[in-house]
Amino acid sequence: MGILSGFLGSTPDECKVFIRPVRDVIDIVGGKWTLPVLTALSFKSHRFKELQVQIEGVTSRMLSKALKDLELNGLVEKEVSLENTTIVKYKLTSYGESLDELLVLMRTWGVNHRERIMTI
Amino acid sequence: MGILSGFLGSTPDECKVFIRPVRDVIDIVGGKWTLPVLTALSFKSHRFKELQVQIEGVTSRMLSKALKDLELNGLVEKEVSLENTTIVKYKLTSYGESLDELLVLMRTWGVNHRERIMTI
DNA sequence: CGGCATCCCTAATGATACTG
DNA sequence: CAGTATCATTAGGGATGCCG
Repeated sequence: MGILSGFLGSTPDECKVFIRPVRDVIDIVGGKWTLPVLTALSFKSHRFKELQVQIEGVTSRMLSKALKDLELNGLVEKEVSLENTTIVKYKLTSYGESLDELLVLMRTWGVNHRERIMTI
Repeated sequence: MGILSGFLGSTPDECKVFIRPVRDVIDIVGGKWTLPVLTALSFKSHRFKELQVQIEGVTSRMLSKALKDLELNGLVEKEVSLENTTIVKYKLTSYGESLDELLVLMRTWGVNHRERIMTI
């Protein structure tokens, strides 16, 4: 048994199977603009332009890509106004909210790690 | 308050502060070979060559880099034999084991996500 | 054996301009 | 406003060879 007892199975071969879904998560939330978008949307729904203003440094190209990826993964949904189709709103889905627990744990570990690294 | 209630603070400005440690985690475990190395070492300590054999496709350059990064972050430690300095062993530190809970949660979310994506 | 140095390639990101 | 298209740049990673 591996030392990462929860993570590891009983054989090295199984490791690959365990790694894959973890990679998936990294691929989903690891993009440069993914977390800024998610946190902005968790605060409240936003229009494209609003997001671009709020997320410092993002270009329309990258914002568009990030939103599209998040939408494909079901974490964010797009809502086009029926009266005025130039008004588009992005919102976090309830599924997107399910990332919360994970992000909190990542953050906790990260905060602790920063302290640790600084003091060494 | 944001919808990611645990993750978000009360203002958008605070988001950046919350994001940074999460990014740290992604930067640490998000490298292409990081997880393979960690899981291999969680199984048991390994010599450089052993790791290279066990981790399919990794070059000595990339393995070296991954190990160095993990060592810098205190997750892995290197042990050079006193009698024979050509014998080097890498092992997971107890701090490295602290990643377990996080990796398990990531994996759980990732497994669920795969199922979800496939069935849609 | 345990790496490092060098060169090369691709994917990711950025800058800028443009459009329905 | 909400993007797309095109071009330029950069970072991550791979191939190969060499060294103590």
